[in-house]
Amino acid sequence: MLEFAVLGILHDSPMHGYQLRKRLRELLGWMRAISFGSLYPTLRRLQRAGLISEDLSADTAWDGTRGRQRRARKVYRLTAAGKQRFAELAADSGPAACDDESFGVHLVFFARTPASARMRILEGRRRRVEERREGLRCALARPGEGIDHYTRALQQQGLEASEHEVRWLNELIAHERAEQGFESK
Amino acid sequence: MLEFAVLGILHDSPMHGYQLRKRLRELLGWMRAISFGSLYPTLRRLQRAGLISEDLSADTAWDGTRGRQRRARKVYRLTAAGKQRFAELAADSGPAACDDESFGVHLVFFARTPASARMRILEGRRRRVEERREGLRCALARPGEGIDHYTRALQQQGLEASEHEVRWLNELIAHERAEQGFESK
DNA sequence: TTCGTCATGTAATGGGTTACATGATTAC
DNA sequence: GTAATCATGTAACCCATTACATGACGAA
Repeated sequence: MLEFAVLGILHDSPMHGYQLRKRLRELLGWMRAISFGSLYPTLRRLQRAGLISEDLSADTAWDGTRGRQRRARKVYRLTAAGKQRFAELAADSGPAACDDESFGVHLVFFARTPASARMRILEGRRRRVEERREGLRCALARPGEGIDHYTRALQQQGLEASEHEVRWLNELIAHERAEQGFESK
Repeated sequence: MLEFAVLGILHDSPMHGYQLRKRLRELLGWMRAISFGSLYPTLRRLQRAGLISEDLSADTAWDGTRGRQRRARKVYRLTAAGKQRFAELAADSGPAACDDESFGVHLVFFARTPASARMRILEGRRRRVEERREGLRCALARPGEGIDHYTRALQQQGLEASEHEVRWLNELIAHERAEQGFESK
């Protein structure tokens, strides 16, 4: 998850750790802010795996106006292997990709995801949410013993949220199809 | 989290592990199904901590009709210390209690949570969701570079979900207040 | 001079997962 | 007889967190 997000962000442009984290919260910060304690080890791991390269920033090491030295920053950039790995992860439309969090990350990088994979992911996510929706409909239909009104309220809210998300996904899917149709003309 | 959920369920009635897991998914399964690999170690831990007691089921060890022996099941029940611990956890309205998952678990056990704590938790959750909502409104207001239409769609969906949840929380809070007013008459 | 933010990292811990191992009971 | 479900557990692992440690730079 973090690996995928990091590769996705570096796909756009090289960046150093601190900057990366800011971009991370800008893009998916409202889902979760990630901590340095997991970011830096991840960067090191990716570097060791040859997916990103690390070099001390040359361009910003010196402040041109005053010739003062800034703290050296490590700038990470995607390698060819990293691009390939990103492509693999982005195209993965398995069950794991349909989790709340994971789906969000995938969607953020849709611009760099092939159209066919986008479709599979959207449909996989829709199926997932539909299942949750059906489960909740079922639970609400038969009252079941030991389910108090608070729990029912929570289930009701979950049901409405699911219904809303399915509608949203339907729109996205329709939009995708329209674009694909347009492109293949 | 698991600890809290287990204590909450055993608060109602003693149960063995397998049964506990079913109840767990019945109550909050649509958020996440927990695995035995984490349930059993948790039960052991709680037992060692003196929060639950474990005894081999006497009532079901023998099938009365045929005198056949079932596999011995360990039935867990809440101890006095366990009840106290549950009360502590249930009354905790700190930031951790306002997370998506944690809030759901708290709500499910609201029937065994004092009214004042219920109020604090609901308001804490509302504030949390309002913050997310404001963050998203802000993000959507200023387009920001490098935010494509997929990301924006996700943010828009997040915003609508937040707005919906705030309305839902407002209803719950109003309902709580009405009940409290009624009771104190 | 002190506070906030930039910047990078380590260590200990937590809270879960999957996969594996075992075996009885029930329904077809 | 064979598959599903009941029932309990262990071991290896994963991915993240918090707390800690360090230090430079800019602004008040």
